[in-house]
Amino acid sequence: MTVLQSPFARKLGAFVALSDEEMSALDKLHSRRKVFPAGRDMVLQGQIKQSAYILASGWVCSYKLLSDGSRQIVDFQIPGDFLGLRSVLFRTSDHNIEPVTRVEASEVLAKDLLDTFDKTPRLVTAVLWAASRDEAMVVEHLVDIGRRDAKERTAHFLLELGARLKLVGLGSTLGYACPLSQYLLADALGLSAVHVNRVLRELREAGLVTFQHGQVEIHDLDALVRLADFDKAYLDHDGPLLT
Amino acid sequence: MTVLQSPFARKLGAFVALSDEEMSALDKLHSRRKVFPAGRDMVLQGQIKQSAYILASGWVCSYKLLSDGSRQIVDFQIPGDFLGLRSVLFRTSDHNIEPVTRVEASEVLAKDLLDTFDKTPRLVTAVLWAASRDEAMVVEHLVDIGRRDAKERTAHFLLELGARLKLVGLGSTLGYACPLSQYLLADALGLSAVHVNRVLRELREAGLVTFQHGQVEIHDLDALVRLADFDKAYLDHDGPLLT
DNA sequence: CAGGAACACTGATCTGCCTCAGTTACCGGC
DNA sequence: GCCGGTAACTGAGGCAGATCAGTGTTCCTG
Repeated sequence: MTVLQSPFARKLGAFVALSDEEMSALDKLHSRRKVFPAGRDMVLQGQIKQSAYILASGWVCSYKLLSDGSRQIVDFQIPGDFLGLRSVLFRTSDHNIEPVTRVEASEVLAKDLLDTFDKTPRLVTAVLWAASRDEAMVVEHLVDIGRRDAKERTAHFLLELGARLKLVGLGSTLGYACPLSQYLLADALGLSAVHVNRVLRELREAGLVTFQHGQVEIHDLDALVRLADFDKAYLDHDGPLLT
Repeated sequence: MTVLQSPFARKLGAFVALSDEEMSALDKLHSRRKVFPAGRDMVLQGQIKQSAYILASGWVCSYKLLSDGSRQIVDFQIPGDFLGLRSVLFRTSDHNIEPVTRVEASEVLAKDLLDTFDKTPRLVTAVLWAASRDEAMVVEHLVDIGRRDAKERTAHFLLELGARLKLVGLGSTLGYACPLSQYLLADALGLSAVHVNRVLRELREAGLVTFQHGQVEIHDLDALVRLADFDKAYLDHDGPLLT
């Protein structure tokens, strides 16, 4: 019997060659399909007993709120991404999750996840790999914010998003649809919305990228990669490590 | 037979209750003890077929180098920490690892690690948990650099280090030994060394912390926690999740 | 014991980005 | 067809933190 693979299963399968049994265990996690409207948080910082989710469609962002009211967006998740793993592993969530658009996602109860880990241990290794890839992205954002100026940072961010979307078939080297406002971009890049606006204008006037009307168009990929010092190695890999 | 637990085993055991068998599998990973002098990198960005290491004594830092020569330190590792997991999982390392002091560590070959994962699958869950905790720290650094000013950021950093060291018995709420130079601090905090110096002076003059002669002394913990908006929840947890 | 390498520390100047305070454009609702 | 909300966009002014160019101290080494 051939199973129609979810994007999530495809992603994990790229790292750990999965048996039919493991595949179907993965599919069972998809039984609780839910829909979330844009804007209303799915998970809140400090909440306990949270579920995890596998994103089927739409975009979400995970962010942290500071006591002074400002927020830092840690990352955006796109279809095929797993979110809220830490909320389950630590029993309480250390971040908020907000849908950027309308979102369809499969809820994965903590118990179901841990049971699945127990019964199909190779899946844990696969999830460990996925989590490490996520960590690599967070590290790259850290470098962005710590050592790249606003222009490089923005360029790097747009390139990373493009590369990720391309991997799940939602974009090409020419561009992609992007539902993020300049405010969201600002919160992710550690900049003010005003400055994001100016930087986007500069990038546009330099003929590198345009980001208008929910569409990112890459006009000079090479120059952009050079500006951002972008190396997509951390998103890719060379086929299954575990066979 | 009672096994003398390594700090690493103790850390994992706090999350997943480990059997004797799992414990001894963990101990086997400690067979290749190595010593590294301060300053010479243990792992280089882009290197393939790297080993992982379990830190027994000394401090190391993991950092990324940019093409313009500047660097961003992602995190420091202290005794009991596992390092280089991503280098193994992705076959090639995306960061450098430099010993800050003389370091004793157990080398864990990629093959041995994956074999151990295969034979004692519950250890994978434990490692997944440890990796998630590391990710939570990186996320906190991201927030530091993105949304906290230099003073808050420095305070937060010193508090986090203190909390981590306390967990492995290397410090108290009063202070701890810290072998980091102001240059290293600067590279970690996304600041210039000059500014780190000024910030440390301000914190000292405000009677909050002193960091002199390799010693951090916390004089007003409450005020420091308030300044930094520090919440140690992401470092802690409430006992084994898996029994 | 001179010479050099680290590291801590300082003052002066410059700048990237923030904040404030707007204007303009678009879209959906009544 | 106006009104309120949301997002893009702009100019002026201010400041946190960078950069530059040092000084002083300790410690190591030849």
